[in-house]
Amino acid sequence: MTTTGSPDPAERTRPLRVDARRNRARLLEVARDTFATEGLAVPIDEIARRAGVGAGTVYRHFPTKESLFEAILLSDVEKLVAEARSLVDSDDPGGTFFAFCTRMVEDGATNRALTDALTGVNIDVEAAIATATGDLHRALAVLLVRAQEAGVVRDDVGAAELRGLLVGTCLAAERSAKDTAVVGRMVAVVCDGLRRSRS
Amino acid sequence: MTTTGSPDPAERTRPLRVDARRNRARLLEVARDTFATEGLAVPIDEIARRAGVGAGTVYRHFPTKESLFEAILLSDVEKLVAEARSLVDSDDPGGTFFAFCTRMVEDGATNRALTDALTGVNIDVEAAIATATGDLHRALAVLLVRAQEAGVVRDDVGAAELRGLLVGTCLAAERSAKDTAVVGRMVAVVCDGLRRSRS
Amino acid sequence: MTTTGSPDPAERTRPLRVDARRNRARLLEVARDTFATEGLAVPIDEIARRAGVGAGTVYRHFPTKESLFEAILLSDVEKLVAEARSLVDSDDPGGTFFAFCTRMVEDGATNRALTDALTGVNIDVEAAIATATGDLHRALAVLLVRAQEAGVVRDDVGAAELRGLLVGTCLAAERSAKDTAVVGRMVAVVCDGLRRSRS
Amino acid sequence: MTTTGSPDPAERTRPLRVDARRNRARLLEVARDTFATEGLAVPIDEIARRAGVGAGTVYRHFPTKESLFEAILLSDVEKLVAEARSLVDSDDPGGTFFAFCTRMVEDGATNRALTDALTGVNIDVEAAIATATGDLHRALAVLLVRAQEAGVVRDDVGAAELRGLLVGTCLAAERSAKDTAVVGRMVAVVCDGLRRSRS
DNA sequence: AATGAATGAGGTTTCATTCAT
DNA sequence: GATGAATGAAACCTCATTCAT
Repeated sequence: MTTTGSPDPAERTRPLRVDARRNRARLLEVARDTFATEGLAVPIDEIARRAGVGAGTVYRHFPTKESLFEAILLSDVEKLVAEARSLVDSDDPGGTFFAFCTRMVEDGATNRALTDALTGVNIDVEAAIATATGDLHRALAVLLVRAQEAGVVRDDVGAAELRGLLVGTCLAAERSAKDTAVVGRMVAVVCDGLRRSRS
Repeated sequence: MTTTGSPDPAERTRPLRVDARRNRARLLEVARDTFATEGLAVPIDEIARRAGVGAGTVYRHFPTKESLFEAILLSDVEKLVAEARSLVDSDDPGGTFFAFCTRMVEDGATNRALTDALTGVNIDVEAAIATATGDLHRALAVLLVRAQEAGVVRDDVGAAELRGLLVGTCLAAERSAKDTAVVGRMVAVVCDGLRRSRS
Repeated sequence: MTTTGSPDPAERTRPLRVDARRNRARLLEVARDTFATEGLAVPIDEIARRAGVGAGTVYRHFPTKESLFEAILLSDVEKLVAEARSLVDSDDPGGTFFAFCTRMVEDGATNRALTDALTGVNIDVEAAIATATGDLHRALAVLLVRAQEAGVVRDDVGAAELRGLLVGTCLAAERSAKDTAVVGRMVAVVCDGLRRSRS
Repeated sequence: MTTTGSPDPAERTRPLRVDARRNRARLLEVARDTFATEGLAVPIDEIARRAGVGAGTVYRHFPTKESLFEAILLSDVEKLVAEARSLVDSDDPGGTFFAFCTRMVEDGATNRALTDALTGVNIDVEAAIATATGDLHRALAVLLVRAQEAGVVRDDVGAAELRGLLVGTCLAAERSAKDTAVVGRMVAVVCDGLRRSRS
């Protein structure tokens, strides 16, 4: 017999089958788009329909609507964290910092779910997300401190303020996502506000 | 202006009876609190219960859950608009402008319903918010232009950018919870970003 | 205002409206029949349909399928208890005892739910049912003891055995309910077995 | 008899492969335990998991959940029938008869699935049980007639009554739980009731 | 032959809205 | 006008069964 007979669902030893992995990825992608477009109120059946699978398949991969949403957040945040970490050793901390902020808002402007991740509200945060969010916060803090040490960013803001400003701008950007020029000017205002006073 | 938030689109000839008016006011108040605390997902029955009336009474005053939410937004915005208009003739357009921005964010910071609304939970907000935003937009525009004419605010932002920044900061503040010091510094950053460059 | 505004659903002060009471009674009746005929697997929608009401109405009266089942048990057991108690002062304890046993099995033969009540299994018993079941057990015990004191029933059986035998016979009777002659002979066997040995 | 419990109605030309046969036996065993413990509502997936096989394997052996349950009943009854047949030539038909009755109740006392089955939970039992009962009925009839011919059992009961009493007592025993002393006295009452009157 | 992912009908339950009282 | 019971569409989720791997 080839089966290990492992009774505990907690230990997912074997990787998913190829087709299952494909479905899972597709579901994540479709759900991200759908949530971003239609908001969280969209029924699971609709997501299943758009992904071309049965509703049961969604529930096989994500036992709860909430858990699906969490998975999206997780994957988004992990991407951001990776990006932030790769910028830590930049030669131009100030430029890097503002570029990252701009980038984040632009990403967030088309992705409603992302903004939620940055605050960790909206739904009870699971351990996995909590960890990821913590990572993001730390990564942001590092970028911020570097930029402050380089004398480019004012010293009276901390990671909390930065996070709030980015989240807020993302949220606002989402609302007026169609007009990228407006979003651009909003980001410019925030970045200027963050700059060290030229006194 | 023809929109008055009255439930019946037909001409309301007689004014509401005294008790009916009291009920309407109480409902608005209770609904605002409840939405702000519990989010938009709270059932109408719960609001009726808290207001001490039957569900039917809610529907007599507001033909739709959405219209109830609309009325709340409307009344909130009307208050803001009134405030903004009263500041139009200020002697200190710059100070007035920044004070108003700060005030708006602080007010908006404790309203869970707005978050839900902008996240698309349970109600189609576009429609609900449409009437309300027009007024606010115009009122903000007046304050902004005055401050720009006074040379205090940079000229490359318009009412759209301003509204986005303020709404965004409200949302972020609301989420990042109770730390008013953090919120204060966030507002400060935005205000500084809005200031005309001293170059 | 006429409303008391009582916020706690636990205190149901005012009696149900007339139509609501009618619906509740009808629902209980229909559900009892349906459960007895089709078993517990029948969907709530089917019960609603048979009662001529919407599914929501069922849930207004009984917030759970389980609670509906419980209500049925409760009403059945209460009827039995009343009957048993009314027989306590009989002049002929032996005859009364056997008559009651026969009656119970005959009732139970057409009512699947009843038999469950006698054991208190099948679903987690709520306090209300527990009380009622306790009452029934005590009432049975009284009848049994009287019949034993009258020298008609053997002394080596207690209320527990009696209950078991009645439940078992009910269950068996349900299965072959169509042939009342068979049921009659089954009851006769049990009653004879319960009789004091004519040694 | 044509019914053998083989899953495939088509002629099974080759015997099952060794591992397949092992799987089938293991499945029956696991399913019996699981149904007995958890009731008929347990999902097939759970049984597959406990047996250490995939769900598909269950369906290869038993084309329906119902047919799996049928097979279990069948195998249980076959054991009983075999036992009954082996007792046919006993020198002590009376003692043998009562011993068999006692044995049957004790065996049946720990089987939750039977309760569910007779309560109509999740499976249409009439069909499942139909094939099984015929055999048991005939086997019981033989034992009964022998005991009646030996003058030990009353003549006014037939196989139908006997089966009803035994099944009923099983069910009651199963529900009234673990107290074997109570069960013993219940059986004693039934047996005494079955005895020929010493009038 | 075995696996386990996919299916999708169907179950329970909620709640915005209507309507009899 | 107010009440709260009734409605029924639709949400979430389960699981018997099928089928690609």
